Parts: sequence; C-alpha cells; structure tokens
Amino acid sequence: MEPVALSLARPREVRADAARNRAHLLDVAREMVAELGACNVTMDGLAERAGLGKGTVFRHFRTRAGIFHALFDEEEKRFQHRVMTGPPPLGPGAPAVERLVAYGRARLEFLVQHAALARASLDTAQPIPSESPSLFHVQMLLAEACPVDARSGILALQLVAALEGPILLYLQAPDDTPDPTRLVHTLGASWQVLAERVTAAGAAPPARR
Amino acid sequence: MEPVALSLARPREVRADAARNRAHLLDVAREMVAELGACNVTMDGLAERAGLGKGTVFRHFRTRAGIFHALFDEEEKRFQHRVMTGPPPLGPGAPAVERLVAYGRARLEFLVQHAALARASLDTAQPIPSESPSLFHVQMLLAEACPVDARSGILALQLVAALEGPILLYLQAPDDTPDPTRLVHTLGASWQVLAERVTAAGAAPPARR
DNA sequence: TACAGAAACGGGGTGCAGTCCGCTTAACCC
DNA sequence: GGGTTAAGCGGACTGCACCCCGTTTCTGTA
Repeated sequence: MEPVALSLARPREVRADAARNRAHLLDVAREMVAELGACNVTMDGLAERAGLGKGTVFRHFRTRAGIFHALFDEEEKRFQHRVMTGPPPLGPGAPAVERLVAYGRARLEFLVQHAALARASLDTAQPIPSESPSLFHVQMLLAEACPVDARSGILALQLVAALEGPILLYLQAPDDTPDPTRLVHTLGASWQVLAERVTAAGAAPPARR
Repeated sequence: MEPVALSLARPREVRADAARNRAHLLDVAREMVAELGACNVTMDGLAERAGLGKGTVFRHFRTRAGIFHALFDEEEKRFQHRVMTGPPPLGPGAPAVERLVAYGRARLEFLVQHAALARASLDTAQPIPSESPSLFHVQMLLAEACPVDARSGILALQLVAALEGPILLYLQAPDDTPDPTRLVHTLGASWQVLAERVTAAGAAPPARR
C-alpha cells in the first residue's frame, strides 16, 4: 500500500481552465506589448484586460519578468527550430565553425528583432540558467570544433556572452538604434572574426595552413 | 549683457551640506550592504538610518540601482588606479596582449569579489554606458595589439562581454558559488585562451612564431 | 551683516510588484 | 450523478521605489 508512490506515478493532468487562461494571458500580453511597449505593461493592467484576477497572473508567471520570459520563449522556440532543421550552414550539415559563424549572425538578427522582449525578460535577481538553448547550441558546436577547449563549458559561456551581451547589456535600451540592420552587420562581422580565430587554434591539431 | 553666459561660466559650487550628506549616505549604505546584503537594503531604511529624508536619497542617487552603482564605482576607481599605476603586466610596460590577459584575470577576481554590488548596480532599464572604464581599457589594449580589428570598437565590446557577462548574467546570483577562487581560475584560463587567440591572428602582420 | 536666489531637504502621496488565504471548480473515482 | 481532493482563482493587503512640492538652508553679492 503505497498511495504516495501511486499518486506520484500519475500526477494528475493540467487543468483545462488553467491551460486556457495561460494561453489567453499570453495572447493579451503580446497584444499589450505591441501596443504599449513592454515597459508599460503592468500586472494589474494585464489581469484586468484579460478579465482575470491578479493572483492568477502571478500564479502562472511568478514575476513580471516571467511574462516577458514566456513570450520570449515562444520566439526562442521558433528560432531554435529554424536552427535545428534549416538548411546549412545554419542547420546541420556544414562544418562546425561555419555553423557557429552562421548561428551568431542569425542569433544577432533574432535578438535585435526581439531586443525589447529579451531585455524585459532579464530578471536581475535570477541569473540566466545554464539550460539556455543558445548556450546549449554553442556548446555543442564548440565540442565539435575544438573538443579540448570546449570541455569545461566555460568557453561556450564566454562566447555566448560575447554574442548576446552587447545587445542585452551594453547597447541603447530605447529603440533609438540608429540602424538595426547596420548594427547586426557590424556585430556579425566581428563575431565571425572572434569565432573563427578562437576555434582555429584549438582545432584538431596539426592542420597546417 | 549676457548673464546667462556668465552664470554658465561658473555654475556655482557644490553645496557643502549636499556633499556631506552624499558622503554620509554612501557610508551608511556601505554599512547596510555589509550587514544585510544589497538586496535587503531599502531606500526608506537607508534614509532613516542616515537620519535624512527619503527625497534626499533619491536626489543624490536617482534610483535604487544608483546607490549600488555609486558604491561599486568607488571600488571601480580603486581598481582602475591599480591597473593604471601598478607593475606590469597589469600596469603599463608589458606587451599589449600580456596586459590584456593580466587585466582579464584581475578583473575577474575583482568582479567576483564585488559580485553582489556589481549585480545590484545593474539597471535593467538603462544599459551600461560606453564610457565604462573596463570597456575603455580593453579598447585601448586592443588598439595596440591589433589596431585594424579594434578600429570599430565592437570587438572590445564583445570581449568585455565575454569577460564580465558570465559573472554579471550567467552564474549563480546567490553567493552559493561553490568556490570563488576556483571559478576565477577557470574563467581566467579560458579568458587567456580567448584573448591570445583573438589577438594573435590580427597582430602586426607577419611576426612569424 | 543682510538679502536674494538657487539648490537641497523632507516626508506625504502614488502606483505597481508580489503575497496570502478563503473560496471555487475541474478532474478523478466510485 | 455524487463525493473527494488538489489545483486554480480572485482580490484585498503589504512594502517599496519613485514623484512632488512646500519649506529650509546655503552661498555669492552688496
């Protein structure tokens, strides 16, 4: 007689109303972000416009940043899908370094496009978890390109920071970015230099130039 | 008759009481951070403990993050002074790449040591300005090590992000860092690889090894 | 020393993030 | 269908960042 084990075995399905409310909240949130900008979306406002209680909003998303994180995550999933299934060099099939370069360029474009959400989803109280898909993907490519250096995972961390940091931390928050296209281009070119040089020296050893 | 121009020319000195209060607030804030941790310091608490009005605190520091920024800035100044005047390879006198490596290691140690302040001073609403001393210093060293690549300033931005991002964004916020010394060491070693490889290929051209 | 103007100060007021807890309801079992 | 239970829901409540503006204090000038 182990009712605990039994109940653990099938942990009761997600309630339909909860799922519905969550989806609805995301829809309304998306709408409000488009309309007011992320920084003008409040939890009260969202709850009211969704016709739900404030407690419900917090139950689903924990914190204010949680909402933007959830919204960003949807985009992130689409992006990662493109990366995993698209044609090379972004998708599988090209040499690791080429993929790394292509990934960086694509990621920059993606980030600039969703910069507001990406920033709003940062929670200064909690760090970005190491399960970040971006980190995971870079780690995978590095493991292929220069296994020895990639071993500890630190290099991947640093490269992802180099890739995403400028947009997340260091560049203008208000979208007064003079020319996003130009920005992506410049950052992309620099990323290519960075990625190629870092991996070149650590590659399968004696591939003389 | 140009009283405006005249008054602009000498914009009236800082009031003595203001300077005194500011210094006092910083002292009390430092004390409270040490005692309660940055995340438990409130503006009201600070004002009360300092025996000043809340308005005064905000007048001096603008935002909550502003206080921690000011505190961090003091440490930052000390650190930059060490960097500018210390013995090589951290200080002047060594080749640029060696200085870059040494700077990274020193910076990591510094950041880990003041991680709580550094994080608390991040203001998600406003980006880190490009006058960041760290960015400035890396840019200077890069300009010496590989002038062509450094030209745009983007590479410096990316390297600083690679250096500081892991601590600012990606690693555990609560000081459950298993072993800070070990962390600094690992990040430092990885930084060295990064810095040396990136600069090696772009160095003053044909310096054959 | 007296005065005028500007800067600094104080603390009540506002809006929002996040918590709490009693009530409701969907899901499972019979 | 009826009962049980855990999850979900709502909205009043709390605490804090930040604003506002009438009052006070300093400083440069006469």
